[in-house]
Amino acid sequence: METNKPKVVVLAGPTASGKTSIGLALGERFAGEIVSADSIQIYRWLNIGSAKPSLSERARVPHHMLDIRDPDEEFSAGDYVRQARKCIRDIVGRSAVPFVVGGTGLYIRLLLGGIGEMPPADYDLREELRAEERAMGAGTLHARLATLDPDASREISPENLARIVRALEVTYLSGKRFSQIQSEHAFQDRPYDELLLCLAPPREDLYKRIDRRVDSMIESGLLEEVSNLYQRGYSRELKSMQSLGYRHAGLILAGELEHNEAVRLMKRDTRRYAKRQFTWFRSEPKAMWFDPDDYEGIGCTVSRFLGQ
RNA sequence: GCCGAGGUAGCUCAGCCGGUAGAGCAGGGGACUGAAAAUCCCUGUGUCGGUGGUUCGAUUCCGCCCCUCGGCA
Repeated sequence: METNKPKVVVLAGPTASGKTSIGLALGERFAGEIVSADSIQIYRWLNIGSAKPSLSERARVPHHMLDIRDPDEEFSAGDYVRQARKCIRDIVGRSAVPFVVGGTGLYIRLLLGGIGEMPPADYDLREELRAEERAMGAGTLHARLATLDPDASREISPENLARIVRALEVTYLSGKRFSQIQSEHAFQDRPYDELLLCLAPPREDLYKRIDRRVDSMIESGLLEEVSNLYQRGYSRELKSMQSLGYRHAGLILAGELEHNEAVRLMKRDTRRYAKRQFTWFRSEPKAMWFDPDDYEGIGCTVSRFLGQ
C-alpha cells in the first residue's frame, strides 16, 4: 500500500536475543540510524548492566536515545515518545532510515500508536495516594477507583497499586475517566509506515544466552560500575539502580547476599523478564517473528519493505 | 562384601494405621496507554526405581533385583 508516512523499521524481542548486532548490520546495509527503545540505556553511566552498545558499535551506525538522562532523573514513556519521534523526524530529514531497536514494549507501542490525551506523571500526587493507601488500609485506592471509573477498576487487580495509582492520577488531573480516554484513543495516532520485526530464539537457547551474558557482565566489571555510581552519589533506591543487574550488584556490594546466589537470582530474574517481553510482543498483531540466526530472511524482509 | 538410610513433579522433599498423590523452588501462560528491566493475575498427571506376591484395592505391606548415599571392612 502506497503511503506518504515515513518508513520505520522496528527491531524488538526479548533481552539477549541479538537485537543489537542485527540492528547494526541492518543499519550499515540500509544507510540507517538507530533509535534505541530501551528504558535503561537512556541513563548515562549504566553501561555494562544495561548491555548498552559500545562506543565502537556506535561509531558504525549513529545511535539516538542513549545517555539522555542522569540516573536520578525522572523519565517517562511520554518523554520517550516525544523525544524519539523528534529523532525520527530528524533522521528522515537526513534521508536516512530510522531503525527502532529495543525491548521496552510499552515504549514501542506508544511510539507507533501514540499516547492519548492523558496528563503527564505527577510524582507528588502519586506519593500522596500511596500514603493514603498505607494509612487507610489495603484496598482503599481500588475501592475509590471503583466509584470513579468502574471499567478501569474491573480491569486492574486490587493488588496492582502501580496501575491503580496511575488510573486515579489521570482521572483526577484530567477530570475524565482513565478507561474513557484509553478507549477514545486506542492507539490510533499512527504517524509511521512501520515494519515490526521480533527476534525469537528457541527458549532454551535464549536462556543459555542470558546465563552467558550475565556471567560476562560480571566479568566485565558490573560490580565496579555500580560502586562507581554509588561514589558519584547515586543511591540504591533510585529506579534506575533497581533495574536488573544493578539491584543484584547492590545486594552483593551491601553484603546482603552471597555473590553466587545474587548471580543466580540475576539470571533467574532476567529470564522472567524475557518471558514477559515474549508475552508483550506476542500480543502485537503486526509483529513478524524471526530466529536471530535467520539474517537472510530478516534482510530480505527489510529490503522488500524499504524497496531497496 | 557386610550394616544402615534412601530412591515420589525439572530440583529439594511431605505423604499417620493400604483407598492410584502434594508443598516450596524452578518452569509455563496472561494482563499492560506517562515508574514498564516496573507492577500484577492465573497455573502442579507425575510409568510414586523395577519386578513378583498378599489384598476387592499398594506409592503405602512382604520377597527379589537395580541404583544412590553414609559407615564398617
